[in-house]
Amino acid sequence: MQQERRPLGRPRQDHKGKPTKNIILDVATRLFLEQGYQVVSMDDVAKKCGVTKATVYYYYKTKADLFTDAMVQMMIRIRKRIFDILSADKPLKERLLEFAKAHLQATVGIDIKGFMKEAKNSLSSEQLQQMKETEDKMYEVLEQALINAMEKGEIPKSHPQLGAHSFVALLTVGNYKDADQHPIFPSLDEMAKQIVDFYWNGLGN
Amino acid sequence: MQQERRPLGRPRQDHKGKPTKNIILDVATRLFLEQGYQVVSMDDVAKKCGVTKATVYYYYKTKADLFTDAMVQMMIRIRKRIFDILSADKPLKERLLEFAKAHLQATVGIDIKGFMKEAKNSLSSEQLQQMKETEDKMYEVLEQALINAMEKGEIPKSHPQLGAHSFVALLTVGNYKDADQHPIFPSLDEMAKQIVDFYWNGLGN
Amino acid sequence: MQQERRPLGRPRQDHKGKPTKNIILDVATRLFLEQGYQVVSMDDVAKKCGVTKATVYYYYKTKADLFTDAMVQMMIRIRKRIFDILSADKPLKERLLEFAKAHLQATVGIDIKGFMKEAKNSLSSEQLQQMKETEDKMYEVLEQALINAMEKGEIPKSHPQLGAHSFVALLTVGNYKDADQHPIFPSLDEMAKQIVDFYWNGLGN
Amino acid sequence: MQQERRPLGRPRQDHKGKPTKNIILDVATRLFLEQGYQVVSMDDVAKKCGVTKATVYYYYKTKADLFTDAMVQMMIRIRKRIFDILSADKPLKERLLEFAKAHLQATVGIDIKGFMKEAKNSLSSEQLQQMKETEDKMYEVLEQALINAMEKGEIPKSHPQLGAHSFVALLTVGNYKDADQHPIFPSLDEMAKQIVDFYWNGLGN
DNA sequence: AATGAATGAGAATTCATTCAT
DNA sequence: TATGAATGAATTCTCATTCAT
Repeated sequence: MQQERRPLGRPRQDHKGKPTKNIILDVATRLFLEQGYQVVSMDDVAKKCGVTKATVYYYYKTKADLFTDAMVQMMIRIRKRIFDILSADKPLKERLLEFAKAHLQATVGIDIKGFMKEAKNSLSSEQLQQMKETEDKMYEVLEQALINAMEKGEIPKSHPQLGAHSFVALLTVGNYKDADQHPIFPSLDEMAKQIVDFYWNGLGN
Repeated sequence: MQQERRPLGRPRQDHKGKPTKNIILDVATRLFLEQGYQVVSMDDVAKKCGVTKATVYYYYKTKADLFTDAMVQMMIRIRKRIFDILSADKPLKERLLEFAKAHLQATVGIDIKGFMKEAKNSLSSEQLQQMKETEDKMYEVLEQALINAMEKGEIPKSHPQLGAHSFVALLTVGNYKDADQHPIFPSLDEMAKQIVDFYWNGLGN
Repeated sequence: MQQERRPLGRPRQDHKGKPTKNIILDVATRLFLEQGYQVVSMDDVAKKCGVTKATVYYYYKTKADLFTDAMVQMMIRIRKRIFDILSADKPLKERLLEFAKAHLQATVGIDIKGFMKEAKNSLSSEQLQQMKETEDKMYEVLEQALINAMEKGEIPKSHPQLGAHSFVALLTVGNYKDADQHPIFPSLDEMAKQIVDFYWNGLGN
Repeated sequence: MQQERRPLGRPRQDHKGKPTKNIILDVATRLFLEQGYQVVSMDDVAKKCGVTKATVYYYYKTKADLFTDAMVQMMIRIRKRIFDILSADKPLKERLLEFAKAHLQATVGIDIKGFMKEAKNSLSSEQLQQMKETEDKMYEVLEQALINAMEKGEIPKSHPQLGAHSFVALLTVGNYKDADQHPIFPSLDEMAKQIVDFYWNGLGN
């Protein structure tokens, strides 16, 4: 009697029947974020997905396409997350604090600039444009929240775009570690609080 | 009277008799900053220097060595520049404004983080450590200026490391351009002024 | 009636439909034996196979891998050949003579020692170990034949490992050519006979 | 008052005022024997000598020249040593035993064959010829000793060239180590005795 | 939908060799 | 006598990409 063949060893991550294209995109996103555009090879992506390179190419015509899609989708997700946090019915400062905490937790900074510089020569101008636009939309969510707060008189009127970018820039400080791997503040919560306080002053409150 | 001998044809990029090693380091620094570690090949560096790859290897055993040296020397130069600006006998806010203007002009952000991530896998831990330490020393100059200002009562006492990193982080905002290539403020001076104002508030003044 | 499609131009070296991997292994074996590990480049192998370097790397991750596989497979083949010759139902001396003739004909000495020394620094210890083990197994076949002969009283009892290695060592004499390219004996058969006679005496017969 | 400048650190190996050319030859010989022709670079030689590559080239026009000279000088030295041992006024078997012991001790086998194969493509035919001739002369010393012994009736008359080469070939067995690094006989003396006994039988005694 | 095989274009690195000083 | 600087040619290895199946 024929036994069911059972594959030996640890079965490769199942990904729960997610469509292959999604698996590839997710894996690629993670790898690109962790290691950068140039360092990650299509083969790396393929292997981590348990498929072959050719399969990756079946879904994405070029590495640049895969990268662009990965970054854009990621920014869209982040934008949603920001939007949700900032939509809550709470004082702005509290919402900003939550935003800060959420982002300091994410391993990934929203350091699009860096990624763009690295990939600049490899991406088509359409792709760069597309990424830029998605990035802008991300900032717009924060800008809008600031505008609303200004209108409600919650904060003094000032340049909302500057405000949005400043906030995100300040968040990067939270990821800093010195040569001995010590961050500026020992706990994430403390870090978030300090940054938001600083920012809040900066806004002129 | 014997004229100065002048070589015929396009003079081999003269670099004014600078020693080859320096030329290589300078060219490499520029290329790495513009394009990133992975993208720049040793051949690129060599060609821009008007020498062969082998010559580059004569002076630098590996690409990682060249990169590390380039980054370290650059950070040392920046540190000197910062030090000079901050040593002037003027109110802190004015010195910060000058600092801001100087750095917004430089093509180069002090975006070491990005470079380190990209090169992480290629550099030895000693090299990473060396870069980290040089980076730290850069920030220390700014920290010290803040500490002095706090002691003189020029600004409220607060966390100087946070202050230093925040300032540099805010400067990156000045390089932002949106999808249509518009910066946040049209002129560099305006940008610098706004950032410093924001920062000054953030410090609690 | 439609003819079999026949490709135009010089047919790509056909090698009788042998799988590419085998072609590469065979060609590599020959080249390594003829010229040594260091001298043979992956490009040499590729060209002789009518494929590109990248194809060679598709099948063998490194040159050391290719070399190890080539040597191991070769030793396995030799071992089989020795085994077949020594398994015949004839007096030992006759079998040894056949063995000797067979091996003097082969361009290849079983000079693993030399190969290992040359490649020592390039191979991983696992690879060296693997080669060593395969070499040992080769000698074991000869050893076993000697042991059997001792048990049957065909030759005096003595140290079989010494006997095995001595025989192979003596065979190398057959490849010697002096400065004028003269071998020690003009004919291969004579050479084999003399070596085996010498050896036979050495065994104490 | 000006102090004598004294170099810092460990003074580079002094080589006792031996002329530079000799130092280079000695170092080169050792390196080539240990690692093979291809693997040893002119820079390796230079560094081990404490001079620059250019200095090595000052004394030896090419690597092939250096190699040839190194090998030839070495073979001449070995030949002298063999000659001395074999000239003693003792029974041949004792002299052979001494020879065997001496050569099993030397790290270096007289494995000229291997070296020649490796360097074949790099040496000029004159160089190959020169090495071949020196090698032949080495064997002639042993041959002559066998001829003398035959004439004195110490051993049966047989083919002295075969005898000479067989002896040297058998000596290589002494360097064999199996996969577990065990030699065939634990002690060098035992090994030498067994080989000479075997050989002595082989000669027909 | 997925893949195995193949490749062209580079990339980093090495090295024998030359030459002006 | 010795060297520092420079190079051309090779070498190992990588990778995005293609294509027939």
